[in-house]
Amino acid sequence: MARTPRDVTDAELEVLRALWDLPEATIRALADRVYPNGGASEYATVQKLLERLEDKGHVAHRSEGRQNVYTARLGREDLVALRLRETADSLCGGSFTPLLTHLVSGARLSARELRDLRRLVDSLGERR
Amino acid sequence: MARTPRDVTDAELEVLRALWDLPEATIRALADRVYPNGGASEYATVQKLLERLEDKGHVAHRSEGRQNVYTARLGREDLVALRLRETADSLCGGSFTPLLTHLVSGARLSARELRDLRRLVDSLGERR
DNA sequence: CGTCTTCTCAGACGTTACGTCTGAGAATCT
DNA sequence: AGATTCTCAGACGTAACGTCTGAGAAGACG
Repeated sequence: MARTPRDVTDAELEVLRALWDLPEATIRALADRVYPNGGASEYATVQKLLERLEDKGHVAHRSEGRQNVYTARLGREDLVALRLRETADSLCGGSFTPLLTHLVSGARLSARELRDLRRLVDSLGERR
Repeated sequence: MARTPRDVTDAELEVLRALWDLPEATIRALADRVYPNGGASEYATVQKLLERLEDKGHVAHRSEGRQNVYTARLGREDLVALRLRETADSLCGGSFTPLLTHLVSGARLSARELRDLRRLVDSLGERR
């Protein structure tokens, strides 16, 4: 059994979150946000996490003047999609329907959520 | 950042899968299924994986005669639910709706799946 | 100019998870 | 009795992960 590394780890997610709030951010800005009043080592930690995120293709950077500006290539929705596909693949033979039926029947949706959902389904049905 | 162990790891899932197919199984039966023609060490591996799964509360065993019979306490659907909740919590502030809208709009559902889904939603709506 | 700060880049370190395996002892079979 | 098969407890190596250190380049500013 080979061990599969996680798509995004806990600490990496923290940085990603910061990047989602600050769409164009320097390492310092992210470090300040993730580790308020953190020192040089925390800065370096964020730096390393960004490097690993970049290796995975989840963030990109361009160098602007002297410093690097990072942007997220992986949005929150993308990560949601990724996670959903992972569970569908590993647990439902790749099909999304089990997830759907679980969510619809199991999760207790508010009346509002239910109405929105119905509207969404209806709009989808009509479109073809 | 504390590192959170995975709910079910890759190798553990393999054993769980076997347990889902063989609802009451001895270690040997599981080992034979997970590692066809595996020897003593593979047997011990399955044993250890079961032990860890039991620590997490995902399987239980009773001793039947000389040997232990294992059963899954965590079903496939439970694990699906767990995974869904995890992603909802870590990415959607605990709400399921983003998952739903993503699945409904993003995943390309077949006409049949769509019809089933609509029926499901409708039945839910009428019930209150 | 020289020093001080702030950045980047490269790599190391310690802990834990995870998959695997070994060994000892008890029970059962033949 | 001896071989087999089980259980239980623990060890081992590798990789992941979070963190940190050090060296060097580039501005800032007296």
